[in-house]
Amino acid sequence: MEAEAEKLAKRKRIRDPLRTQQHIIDTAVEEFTERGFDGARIDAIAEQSQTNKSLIYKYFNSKEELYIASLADTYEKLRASQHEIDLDHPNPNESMRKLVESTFDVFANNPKIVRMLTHENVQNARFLKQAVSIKMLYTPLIDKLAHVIRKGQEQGIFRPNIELKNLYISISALGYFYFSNIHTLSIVLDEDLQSAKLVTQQREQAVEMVLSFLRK
Amino acid sequence: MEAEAEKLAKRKRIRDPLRTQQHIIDTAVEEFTERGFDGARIDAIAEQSQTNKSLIYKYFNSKEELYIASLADTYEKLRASQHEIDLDHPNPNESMRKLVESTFDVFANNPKIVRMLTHENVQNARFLKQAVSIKMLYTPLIDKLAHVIRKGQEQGIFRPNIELKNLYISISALGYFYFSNIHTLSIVLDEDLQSAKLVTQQREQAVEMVLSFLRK
Amino acid sequence: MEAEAEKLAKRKRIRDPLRTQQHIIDTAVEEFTERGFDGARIDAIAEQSQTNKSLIYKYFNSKEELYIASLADTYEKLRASQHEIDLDHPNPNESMRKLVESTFDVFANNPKIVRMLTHENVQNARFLKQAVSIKMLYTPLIDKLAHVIRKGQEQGIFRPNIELKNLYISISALGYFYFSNIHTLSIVLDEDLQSAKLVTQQREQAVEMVLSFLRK
Amino acid sequence: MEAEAEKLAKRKRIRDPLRTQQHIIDTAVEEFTERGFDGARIDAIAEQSQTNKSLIYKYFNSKEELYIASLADTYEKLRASQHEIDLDHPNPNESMRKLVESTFDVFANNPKIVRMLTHENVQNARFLKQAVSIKMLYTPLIDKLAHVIRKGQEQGIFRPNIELKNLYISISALGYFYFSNIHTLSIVLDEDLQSAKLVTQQREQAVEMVLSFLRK
DNA sequence: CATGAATGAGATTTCATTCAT
DNA sequence: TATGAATGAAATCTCATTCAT
Repeated sequence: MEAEAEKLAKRKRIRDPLRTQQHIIDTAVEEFTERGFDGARIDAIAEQSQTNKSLIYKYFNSKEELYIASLADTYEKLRASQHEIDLDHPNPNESMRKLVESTFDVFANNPKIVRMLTHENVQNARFLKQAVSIKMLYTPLIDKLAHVIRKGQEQGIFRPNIELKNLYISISALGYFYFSNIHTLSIVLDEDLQSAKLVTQQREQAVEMVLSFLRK
Repeated sequence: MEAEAEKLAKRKRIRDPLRTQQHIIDTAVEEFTERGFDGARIDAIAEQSQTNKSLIYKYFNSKEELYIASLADTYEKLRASQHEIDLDHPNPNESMRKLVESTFDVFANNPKIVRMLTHENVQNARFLKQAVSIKMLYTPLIDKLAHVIRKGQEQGIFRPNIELKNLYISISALGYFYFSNIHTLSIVLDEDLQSAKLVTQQREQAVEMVLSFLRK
Repeated sequence: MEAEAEKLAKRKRIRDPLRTQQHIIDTAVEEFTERGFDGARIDAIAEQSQTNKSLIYKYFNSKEELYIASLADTYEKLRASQHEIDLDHPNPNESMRKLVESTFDVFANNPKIVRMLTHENVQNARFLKQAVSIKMLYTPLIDKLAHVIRKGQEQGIFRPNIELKNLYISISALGYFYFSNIHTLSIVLDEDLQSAKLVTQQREQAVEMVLSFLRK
Repeated sequence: MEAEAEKLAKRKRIRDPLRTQQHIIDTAVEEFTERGFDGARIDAIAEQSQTNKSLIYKYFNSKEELYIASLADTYEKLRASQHEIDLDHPNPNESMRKLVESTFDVFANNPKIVRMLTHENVQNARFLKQAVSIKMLYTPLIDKLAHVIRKGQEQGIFRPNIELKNLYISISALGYFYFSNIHTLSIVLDEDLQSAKLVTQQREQAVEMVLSFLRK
C-alpha cells in the first residue's frame, strides 16, 4: 500500500522536470544541512529523492552547483520569512519587541536555515561568495529595523547613537546562537535547551535586553 | 638553506614522542578547524606536521580519535582562557563589564575555538557527546557570573529574577555569533566586520546591552 | 588484435550485472584459492576480472563478503559434484567402490575446492561458521553412504558396527589428503605425486582399504 | 607479582641471545600456525615474545626468514616425534597397529604441526621448497613402515604388492585429515569432532582399515 | 527524459622494515 | 645488545562523476 502510494507520488513527478528538480533540492537541503558539503553524499540524495545520480547531474552538473542551489533555496526562505514580519504598531517599543521576537522565531522554527548558514560560515562563505546572486542576500530586516529605530528616536524614547548594523547583529545573535549551539550548550550546561521553558525564557530575555539597551 | 633549517626543525622533534604527538595535534586542530571533520585530510596533517600517516595512526588509531584529541585540546584552551578572567572589583557593574569584555575577547582572539565549536554543533556534538571527559566541559565562567550577579543583587543595583543560564548564553551569543558568522555577515551587510572599528563597537554594545538589562 | 578481442569480451559482459558479478566471483575464487584470504588482493581481482575495485565493493561491500561469496560458490560446486554420484548397482561392493572412486575424483578434479576448504580449516572455519547458509552445507554423500552400508549389512556382506560419520571422514581423507598435501608430500617423498601412475595407485588403494575394512 | 615474575623471566633471557632467539621462534610458530604467513603480524610476534621488532630483524632479517625458521623448527619436532615411535614387537600386526596409532597420535597431539604443514601446502610449499635443508625433511617413519611390511610379508601374513609410498600417504591421511579439517567437518557433520569418543573411534577405525587392507 | 552500471581518482588504514639512541 | 620511534609502500575502501541503454 505504502509502496503503491510512493510509486504514485513518483509517477506524478515524472514528466514534470521542475517538480523533480525542486524535489531534488529539498532532499539536498536535508542532506547538506545534516552533514555539510563534504559530509553529504550524492548517493544519499539520489536515493532519498527517489531519483538517480544521473538525473541529478543532468540538472545540476556537479555537487557544488547542487549545493549552491540548495543554499540559494535556503536563503530565499530566510528572506521570505523576514518579509512576513509585520511591524505596524504606533509604539516603537512594541514594534521592536515584535521584531526581536520574530527574528528569534525564524531561527527557532527553521533549524535548517540555521544549519545551512553555519555550514557556510565555517567554510568561510566560499559558496556564498562566489555564487548566490547579490539581491538574494539583501535582507529586508535591516530596513525595518532602521525604520523602527528612527521612529523611536523621533519619539524621544530611544537613545541616540545607535549603530544599526551592530544592533542588527546583536539581535540576530541572541536568537541564532541559542539554536546554532544548542547541542554543545546542552551538554555544557547540562540542561535540555530544546525545552519550551528555556526557549521562552531566552526569547523574553532577548527582548528585554534589546529594549533596555534602546531605552533613553 | 631553507631545506637545511627545516631539517633541523625536524631533527629537534625527532625521538621526542610527546612533542611529536602535540605537534600532530596542533596541525590537526589547524586542519579540522579549517575544513571540518569530513573536509580534513590525514594526508595534509601528515605533511604539514612533517610526520607521516603511519605515525599518526600509531598515536591516534583513527581519524575520529585524532579529531577527538583535537577537540579536547581546543576545549582545554577555551577553559584555560576563561580561567584567566579576573573579576576582583568592588563594583559589580565593573566586574560585569569586565566579564562581558573578556568573554568577547576570548572569541575575538581564538578563532580556532570558535570554528571548532561550530563544527561540533553542526554535527550535533557527536564527538563531544561520546568522548571529551566531563570535567573538561565544566566552564568556570558560569560560576563567576553567578558570583557577580549575586553581589549586584545584594547591593541592590541589579534586578532580581535573572535566569543565570540564559544570561550566560546571551553573553556568549553577543561575542560568539559576531565571529562565527563573520563571513556571511560581512557579505550580507557589505561591510568588513574584521575592522577594528566595528569589532570595538560590537564589544561596547554587548557590554551596554548586558548592563542595561541588569540595571534595576 | 588481442586488444580488440579483449575489448569485445569486455563489451559482452558490460551492462549485464549478474554476469559481471559471477565473473568477479570466479576471479575471486581463483585468487582466494591461490593465496588465501590474507594473501589475496582486491586489486588483482579487479584487474583479472577486468572490472574495477569500486564495482567489486558495490556488489560485495567488503573483502570479507567477497570471500564468503566465493566460499559459498565453491561449496555449491562441491555439493553439486557429490550430487552427480550415481550408485545404482545391485552389488553393495560395487556401489561402495564407485562411491570411494567418485569421492576421490571430486578432489582430484577440483583442486580449487580442496584449497578453499583447506583455507577455511586453517582459519578455524571462521567464515563458514558465520555465513554460508546451512542447507548449503548439507552433504548428500553421507546419505548415499548410509544407504549402501545398510544394503551391504542386510545382504550380510558388510560387517556390523560401522560408525557412519567416521567412515565418511576416512573415505574423504583418503582422497582429500593426497591432493591437499601434494606439495609437501612430493618433496618429502621425492616423487611427483601429480603423475597419473601414483594417482591411480592411490585411488585403487583407497578403494581396497575401504572394501577390506567393510568385508565381514 | 605477576609483572614481577615476568620481568624476571625477561631478565633471565637477557644476554642470552640463543634463548631469546628460541623464544622468538616459539612465539612466531604460534602466530604463523594461527594465521599463516600473510595473516601473521611481526608486531604481534614482537609483543607476545616480549622483545621488539628491531631485535627480530636483527636475528632473522625478514618475515620470510623468520617463517622459514619457524617451519624448520616445526619439521624438526615432527621428525623427532616420529623418531620416538618404537616398533619392536615380534608380531607385525601389532607393530603396524602401533605405527598407525602413533602416527595418528602425532597429529592428535600436535595441532601446530598440522596447521603449519597445511599452511605450507596451501602455498604450494613455497618456503619448504626453497629453504628447509633436505635432511630435515627425511622422515624416519617410512623406513620403519618398510621394515614392518617386509616382516609381515616374510611371515606370510601381509599381502604382496604393497605400494609403500601410497600406504605411507594413506596412513598419514587417516590421522592428518581428521585434525586438519576438524573445523569444517564439525560444522558439516554437526558433531564435535574434538570429543574423545569420536577421536578414539577414528583412531581405531584407521587401525582396522590398514590392518584389514594388509591382511593376506 | 530516465535509469542503473561502470569508472578512476583519491581517501583512510595497515604493516614490514629501518633509524637513532 | 636492546629498544621504541619513525617511515614508505601498498592495502582496503569511498565517492563524485560518466557511460550505455
